[in-house]
Amino acid sequence: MRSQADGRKVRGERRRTEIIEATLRVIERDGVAGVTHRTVAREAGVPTSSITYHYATLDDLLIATLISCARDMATEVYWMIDRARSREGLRRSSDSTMGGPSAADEVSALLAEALGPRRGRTMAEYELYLLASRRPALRPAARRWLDVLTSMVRHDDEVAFRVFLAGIDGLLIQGLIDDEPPSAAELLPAVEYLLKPR
Amino acid sequence: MRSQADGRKVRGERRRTEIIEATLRVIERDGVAGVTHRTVAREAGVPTSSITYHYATLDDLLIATLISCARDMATEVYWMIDRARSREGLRRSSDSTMGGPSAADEVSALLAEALGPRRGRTMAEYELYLLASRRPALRPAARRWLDVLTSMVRHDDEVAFRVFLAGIDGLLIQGLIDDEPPSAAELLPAVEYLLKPR
DNA sequence: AATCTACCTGCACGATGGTCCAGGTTCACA
DNA sequence: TGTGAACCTGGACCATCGTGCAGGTAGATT
Repeated sequence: MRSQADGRKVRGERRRTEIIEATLRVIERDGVAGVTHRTVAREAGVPTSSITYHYATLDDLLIATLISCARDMATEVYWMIDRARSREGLRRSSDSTMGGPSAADEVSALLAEALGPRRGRTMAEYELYLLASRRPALRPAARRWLDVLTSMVRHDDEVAFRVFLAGIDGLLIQGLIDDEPPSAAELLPAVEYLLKPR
Repeated sequence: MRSQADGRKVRGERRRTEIIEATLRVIERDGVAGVTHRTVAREAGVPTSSITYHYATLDDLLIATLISCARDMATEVYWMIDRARSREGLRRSSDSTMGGPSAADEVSALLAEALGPRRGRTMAEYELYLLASRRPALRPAARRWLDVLTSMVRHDDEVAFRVFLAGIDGLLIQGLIDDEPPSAAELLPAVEYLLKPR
């Protein structure tokens, strides 16, 4: 009855997600330019025509990848903000200098990680993001993670939060063209300045 | 004698710059993915093999385009900063509210222009910029305009200026995925917040 | 005039790309 | 067990790509 149909569907979905994950790996390694039916198929270990079967066109595949990627990004940044906030709250309540990492420390560490070990992933995300600016079909997916983030801040903070996110974006993009990824310590001053209240 | 040889060389250089300009137009229209020997040749109105003759490989062509583009960007942002500064100086010296656009107005207008009429150009710049993060050969060219800009600020401003540039980058990139390019008025609050001194 | 050299181009080759489709397999259901 | 629909795949078609090269041209040199 249901279990069979679900098993069928689950298996179909599983292959789809495998393809998506393979696509993301290809983008991380070779960029969006390296995404072809054949490279993705080889990466996923599935026949070439399986890609065209599940995703009619390459654009569909990229859209699906971007959506999946956006979800990951949103949840990730969500937790980053959450942690930064609780630290900030702690810091304010206990007034002055105390042990433990500050919000700026936390954010700097995450940026350093995004530019170091997770560099490929960061590049992939911005490539997809930029691709969205060229193809309207991708824009809703690209906007989603921004919307998710902005929807969870108080309204009187909206501008400050938007500038904060813009600053993060800028620091990441500028960090991507460094030969050596910047350390958290090098990023700290900029992040501190960015977080400093007006 | 010299004049003849120079005339020859000038003509050669002229064709080269024509190819570069055509490449930039192609990137503005179709993105880096649309750059092929043939598309660029058609855009420039030259035979296909002329591209391979002047630029051994496509990478060389992209590098040359990025260098040319970086020079334009640097000079452009230079004047933006220059104007913003003089406005700021004027504003500080005459203390409070007065007629004329503020620095934030000026910057917002430029951002709105970059996201509106010059949208294609802005996309092209960021695509090249992101491409540089993947190909080390392009990085020096991509870093140049950042270096030019950071070299012309006083040292005690360095962090603030870097954050300012990062914020600009972020606002531009986020603005690129809007269906309707944001107006200067919409951008103004964020720019004002970004410019607000700590 | 003869020659040389740098400059340029048409053309074709091999590789790779997206896309399509006829046919095979699996599985719920009658 | 038969049947139909959903699922999947090997293989081929045609377009386009990067690249190399034989050959052509125009100005410089002798």
